[in-house]
Amino acid sequence: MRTEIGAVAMRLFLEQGFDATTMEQIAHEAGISRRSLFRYFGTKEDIVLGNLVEAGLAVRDALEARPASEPPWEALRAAFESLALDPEYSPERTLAISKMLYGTPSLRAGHLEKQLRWQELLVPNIQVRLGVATGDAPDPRAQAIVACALTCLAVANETWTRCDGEADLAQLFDQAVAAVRG
Amino acid sequence: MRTEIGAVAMRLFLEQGFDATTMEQIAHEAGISRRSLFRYFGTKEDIVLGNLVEAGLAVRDALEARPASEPPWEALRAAFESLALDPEYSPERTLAISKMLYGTPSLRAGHLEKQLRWQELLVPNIQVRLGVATGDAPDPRAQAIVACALTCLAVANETWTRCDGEADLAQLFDQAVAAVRG
DNA sequence: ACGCTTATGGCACCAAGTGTCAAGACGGTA
DNA sequence: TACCGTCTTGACACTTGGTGCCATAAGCGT
Repeated sequence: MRTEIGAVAMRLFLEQGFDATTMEQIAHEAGISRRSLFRYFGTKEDIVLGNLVEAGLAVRDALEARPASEPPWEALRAAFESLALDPEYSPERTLAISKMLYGTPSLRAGHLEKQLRWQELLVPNIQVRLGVATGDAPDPRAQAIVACALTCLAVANETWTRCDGEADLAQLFDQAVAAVRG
Repeated sequence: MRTEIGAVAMRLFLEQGFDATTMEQIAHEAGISRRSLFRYFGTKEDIVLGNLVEAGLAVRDALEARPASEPPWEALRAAFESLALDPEYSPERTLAISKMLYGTPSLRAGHLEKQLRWQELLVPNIQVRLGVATGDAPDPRAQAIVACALTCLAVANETWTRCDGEADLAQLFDQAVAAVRG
């Protein structure tokens, strides 16, 4: 049900833009009331960004599946790469969504926040790899590593989107990391 | 005038929280109409985040004042450090604002966006330092470096805020960079 | 058939923004 | 002083995202 509504909404978003699509229109198109739509998705942004938090969980799982002896950057790279294998999204669709994401201010902000949530998800594992006890106070070093890895991924993603998906995402990521750590 | 209104608004924000303060209340307290308030600040977030884009310009100027031969990371570090010398904000006030920033979702998002604008501001200079011609297509390597430096600054800032300003910000930044590039 | 829970819809409401228009304030000119 | 164009301000209406509240079903076990 949620999935179906989300599909309707995404179609409208891609057709006529995020801001130009009202919640009322989505509700009408999906055959439910506005109030019910807000029950399925608490926020308009949630419709677009909801799947991204699930993706974050997948990345975390992939990260935890890597051998504990693997250094942080390699493990993170491998975890990110597993994301690209997800057959859920076709490249064209991903590209269309990405363009909308970068072109809509409110979505861009939400997208950035997603990065923060991914960060919280991944830090504990990296903390272990650094040999730090997993206390309640997160280690700034682990946070810095995860945050910068995500930043490199974001830069790679933006470059990939800008050139209409012509380049190889993994390669762009490696270039970004090399520039930062070189 | 804008400054005065901003001061009134910031006082209310810090007293009773960002979300709990309505634009109407700010307008009333500042002795102007709600409509005029929206003319001074197009968005509620702008009241809080407006000064931050000015700070971005200051960082850019400080970066461009560094010798061209200085490597990117050192130049960025020095540029960031010049920000801490600004006597505009007392530590307590900065701490209070930071806590509000991290504690309010919508502000956190805007804060992240500020980082993107800083990135755009600083990339051209770093691009020059890397020996790349300043064309219209930004170099992904320069973007990655600037973005990660800003990310390290953000991590340092968050850690600094979390420990109530006890630690030294510059030192936290250096630790973050060391963890990432080490 | 009786209750219980849960999803749904309708309604009123709040607050952030935006467009529009009329009324003043200000400065230059005759 | 009187006149005129420009800019600022305020008032009003309106759209839209989001929330609280309550009535109404729909399902289900007894």
